[in-house]
Amino acid sequence: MDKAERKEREFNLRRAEILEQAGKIFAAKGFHNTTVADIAGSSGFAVGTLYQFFESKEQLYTVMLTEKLNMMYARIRESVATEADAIRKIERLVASQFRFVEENAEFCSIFIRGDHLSLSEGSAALRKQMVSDYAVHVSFTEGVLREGICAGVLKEMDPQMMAAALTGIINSCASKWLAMMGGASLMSNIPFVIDIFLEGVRKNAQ
Amino acid sequence: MDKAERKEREFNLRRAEILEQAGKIFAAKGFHNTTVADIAGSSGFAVGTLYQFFESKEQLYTVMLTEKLNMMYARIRESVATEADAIRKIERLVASQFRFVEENAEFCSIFIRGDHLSLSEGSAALRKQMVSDYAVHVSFTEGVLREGICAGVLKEMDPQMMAAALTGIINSCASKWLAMMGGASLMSNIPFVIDIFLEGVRKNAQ
Amino acid sequence: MDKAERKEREFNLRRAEILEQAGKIFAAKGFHNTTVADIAGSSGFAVGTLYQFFESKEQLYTVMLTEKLNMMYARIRESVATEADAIRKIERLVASQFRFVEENAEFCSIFIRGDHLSLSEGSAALRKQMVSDYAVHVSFTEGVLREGICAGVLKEMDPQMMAAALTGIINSCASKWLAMMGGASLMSNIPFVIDIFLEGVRKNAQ
Amino acid sequence: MDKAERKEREFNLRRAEILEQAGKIFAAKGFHNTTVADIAGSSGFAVGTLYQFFESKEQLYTVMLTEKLNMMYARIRESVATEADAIRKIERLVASQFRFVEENAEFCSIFIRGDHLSLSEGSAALRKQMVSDYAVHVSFTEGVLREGICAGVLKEMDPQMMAAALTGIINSCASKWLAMMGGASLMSNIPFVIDIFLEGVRKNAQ
DNA sequence: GATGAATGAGGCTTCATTCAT
DNA sequence: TATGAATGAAGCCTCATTCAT
Repeated sequence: MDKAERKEREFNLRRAEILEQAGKIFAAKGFHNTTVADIAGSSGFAVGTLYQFFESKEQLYTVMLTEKLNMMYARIRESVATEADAIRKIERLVASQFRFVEENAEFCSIFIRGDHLSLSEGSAALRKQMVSDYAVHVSFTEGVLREGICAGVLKEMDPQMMAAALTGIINSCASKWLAMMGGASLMSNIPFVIDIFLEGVRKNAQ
Repeated sequence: MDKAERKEREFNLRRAEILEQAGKIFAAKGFHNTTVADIAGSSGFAVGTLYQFFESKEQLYTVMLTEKLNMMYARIRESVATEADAIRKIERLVASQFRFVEENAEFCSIFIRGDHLSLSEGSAALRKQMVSDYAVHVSFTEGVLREGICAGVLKEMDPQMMAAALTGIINSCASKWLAMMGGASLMSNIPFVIDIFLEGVRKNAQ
Repeated sequence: MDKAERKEREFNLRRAEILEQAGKIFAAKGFHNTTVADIAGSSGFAVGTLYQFFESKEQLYTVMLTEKLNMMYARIRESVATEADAIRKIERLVASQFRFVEENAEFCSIFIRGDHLSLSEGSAALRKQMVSDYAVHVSFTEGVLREGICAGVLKEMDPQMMAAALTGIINSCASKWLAMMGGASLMSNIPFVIDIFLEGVRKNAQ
Repeated sequence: MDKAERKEREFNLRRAEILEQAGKIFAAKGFHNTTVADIAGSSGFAVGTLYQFFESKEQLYTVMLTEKLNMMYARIRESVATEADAIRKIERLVASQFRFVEENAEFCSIFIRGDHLSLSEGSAALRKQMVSDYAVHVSFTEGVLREGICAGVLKEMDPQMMAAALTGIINSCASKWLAMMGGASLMSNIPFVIDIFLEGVRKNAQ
């Protein structure tokens, strides 16, 4: 019988709903200013019910963060993978990140607020996982840039440094957009980001 | 008599000592995981005494943040002001920011942990002040870049965007350095930052 | 049809299984540190199912206690009844109690831990039952001793006091054995208990 | 100045008051059915205040138990020490224990209820201390009996067994008295206890 | 002015019990 | 009838803030 299957689907739906609401509230108020009762209330469950899905407030927070981030990482990798040209890969990198930010503005504002990582010592394992996931993503970005160097279209610079610069520009634009939260689409900044990153801002002497 | 004067000097010394210690502890443990007793203990005062210098834990936190940041902003402006050449001004901007990070690594790690701004609604005024101070600093950066444009050495791009990119690169490098906290001096990255920002990473066709 | 009969037998088997497991867990962890889920888990039933056999956790606990104790009381009475001699009756009293302790060590350790009776006010009736059962048992012991007095083999003391002393010696030995849980059989202490109770510890002057 | 001294005296007074009240409530309702708020309320302090005197509810409980018990042990030892005759030492042992029970009836009923030892695993150290204190007391009792044997007034039996019997008789009488809580003084039972313990209950054949 | 003990609201978590399936 | 997910009351403990000394 597929009763178990339905059960599991139900379970995942509820879990997702909790994560969804938790994401919104954590983003709005920060980890410490959000109470478990807040999340229970807005996700339509009783407090005790949350503890059938997550071990603790911290675990709920970290799972929410980790799952969303991994979704973003996956999308970026996927988007970049379907492109062969090195320069276009960089464009895809920027574009997919910007798209994620636009589609998950609420969630992303957590990183502006930045209470990620101010967790207690208790959840060291969870934190390590996040740091490690991030490291993998950075490596991926470096890899893309390294390809560009090998292909002869990028300068022979330290790819770690290039990755840091690219990441910085992307994050800075995203933060700016999130802070203002109005006006033009973030995607419209892509050409600008690519242009600065590739060509710099100095006016070429004639 | 200058008794009042001595009093005030004493007062300011104590206050500074508290801010100093508070900065260290907040940086190490985050805002919410730091107790007022922690700060009292390590600054050598009684808990009650702190409340004669600061209205609340939040105010103490925000004042500490604001004063340090304004010190940084001031240094940057000062350093940039003594230079006439537009390109060199940008260098000074980067250099003075990097120097501040190196000299205040502990404090700056607050921004990686990022609990700045996860304050309660109560201290809206204090928060506004910080946001406003930051806006002034961004304007200043834009101003420097605008000068470069006017002087004809920078491309005629939106200075807001250029400022965002420059800020992003600087912050990203600083974060990377703070996260690793070892190896080469952050200052040694200046040429790289300037190079990427001005010239980009694309290899010039021969 | 005897369907109803089978039903009832089934019902009693399940009930007994639950009581059996509950006894083990309560003995091991105490009343308050044992959860209904613990008992459900180890008896192979769902939590909800337990509530078809017992009204509440407290009732389950008390029923378990009462049934076991009544079994013990019954065995003691039975064993004593088949003996005519007053002194031998006392021996049987001690022996059957010791045998029960040896055969139900886990259960009996509840009384060392002693959470019996730390029940809430809610179950006053259940508690009264236990106290009353115990009173009956004490009366029985007194009766045995009274017989000894009437038969002229025991001193003419208050049988209540004598019963208290005998009970105290028995319990103390049993507790000691349960606490150490190793070495010699508890039964091997019978002659000693009888000897002290009957003859005392003072050395007879020559 | 003796300000610190006064402070400490005050501290100890408050601490004692809390222990006093806690003893009453724990005795009346048991460990698990007593809330920290109960104790705070009846001792006239705020909940938080209790935590300046004791680390946790469990520690408060164990300290209360340990201090009272050690007081009892000390009194018994003291009372016995001032007597030379072996038989009289035993009398003193019984008498001082009975006196303590009479004077601390409320407290002692904890041991009838018996939630001592049903503490969580957390306070293993505290529990060990209690068990160890009890072992010392048992050794002391054995020692007294051993002296009697050496002096030739007690039979040459295993002193451990004799101690168990004596302890059992004492506890049983005390429990009986506590359970009824009325009527004659517990002390009036001393001659009886001594008589049974020394001479037994068998009627001497003429 | 300085102190630090007292306060008590509020947070996280547990678990006996219910009830829809 | 059996199930076990959902419930939410209640408990322990923390800590920013106050105030009597």
